[in-house]
Amino acid sequence: MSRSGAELALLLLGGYRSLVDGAIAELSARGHHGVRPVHDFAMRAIAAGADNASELGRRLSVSKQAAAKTIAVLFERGYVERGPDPDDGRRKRITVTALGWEVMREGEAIFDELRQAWQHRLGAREFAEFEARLAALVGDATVRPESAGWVAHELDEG
Amino acid sequence: MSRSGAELALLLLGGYRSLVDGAIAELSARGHHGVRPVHDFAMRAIAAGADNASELGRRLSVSKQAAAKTIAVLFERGYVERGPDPDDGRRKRITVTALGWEVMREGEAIFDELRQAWQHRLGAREFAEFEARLAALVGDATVRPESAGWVAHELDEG
DNA sequence: AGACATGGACAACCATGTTGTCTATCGTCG
DNA sequence: CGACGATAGACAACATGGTTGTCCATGTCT
Repeated sequence: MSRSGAELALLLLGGYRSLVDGAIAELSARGHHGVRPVHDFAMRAIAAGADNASELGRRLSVSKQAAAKTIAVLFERGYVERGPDPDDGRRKRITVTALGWEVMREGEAIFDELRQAWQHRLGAREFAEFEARLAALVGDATVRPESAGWVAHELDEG
Repeated sequence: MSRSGAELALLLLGGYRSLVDGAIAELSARGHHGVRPVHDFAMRAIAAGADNASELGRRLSVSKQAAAKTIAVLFERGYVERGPDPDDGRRKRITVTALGWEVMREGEAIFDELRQAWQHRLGAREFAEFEARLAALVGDATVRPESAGWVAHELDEG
C-alpha cells in the first residue's frame, strides 16, 4: 500500500472536518448561525452539572476565566441564562435555555443524519466494520472534554 | 448500533490527534521540540515552489501577512533561510535548510511507524479495508492545504 | 514614461486562550 | 463568635495566530 502515515492522519482529520463542517452548515441552514463545537461541549457540561464558571473550567480543562468568556458568548446568543445561586452567594448559576436545548437537539440529529449518509454510501455491514475498527484503534476514552478547546478553532466556514 | 453521529466525529478527531500527538512527542524525543503540523505543511509548500511569503500565503490559503509570520517562526528555528531573489527585487526567496529537511524526513518516518503500529493492531487485511473505506468516505481531495491553518492550534502538549 | 499590480513590512484589530490580582463570600477551626 | 484560608467571579495584561488596511519599493504592460 502506497499511502503514507501522514495521509492517514489527514484522512482522519478530513473525516472529522467533513462531518463538523456539514453539521455547522446544516445548523446554519436551520437558523442557528455560527455554532461551534465548543458551544455544544460547554452546554452539555453545564446541563450535566457544571453550572458555574469555575466548575465549567475544570470540566473543560481550561481556566475559569476562559470558561467565563465562553459563558458570556453563550449568554449573548441566548443559549444560557445566569442567575444567583441560592446556596452560595459567590456563585452565579448557569442554566441552559430552551433555545440552547434546541441547538443541542438539532446538532445531535444532524450528526446522526450525516452518519446515516455515510452508512448508506458504504453499506451497512461495511460501515459497521469500519466504525468498529476505528473505535478499536482510537479507543473510546481518547477524546475527552479537553478537546473542547481544541475543536473551537476555525470551524465556522468551509 | 448505538453509536451516535457525534461520537463518530469524535472518534475521527481522536484518531487524528492520537497520530499527531504521537508524532509530535516522538519528534520531541528525537530532539525536535515544538514542531507543529503547520510547520511541516509550510516547509513542504516552500520546498514545492512557494518560496516567498505571498505565494506561500496563497498555497496555504492564508493572508501573506500570516504566511510571513509563519516564515519568521521557521526562520527563528533554523528550518528555512531568507535570501534575495535574483530575478525580482521585491521578493525574498525562502529555502528549506538541512535541518528543515531533517524534520520533514523524521516526521514522515514517524507517521509511517505509527501507521504500521495500527496495521499490526488490526491485522493487514482488516487495516487495508479500514483505510480504503475511510478514503472512500472522505475522498482524497477533501483535506487540502487550507487545513494547515486549522491544525496549527493546541497540538503542542498532550 | 506612466499607470497599475505585486511583494513585503508595519500597525491595528479580533478571537481565544493564559496568569495575576482583587473583592466578596464561604467554611472551618480555635 | 471571630479570624483565617479557600473559592467564585470580575478585571486587566499579555501570548498566539489569525485578519484588514496602509505604505513603499519594485516589476510589468501599454
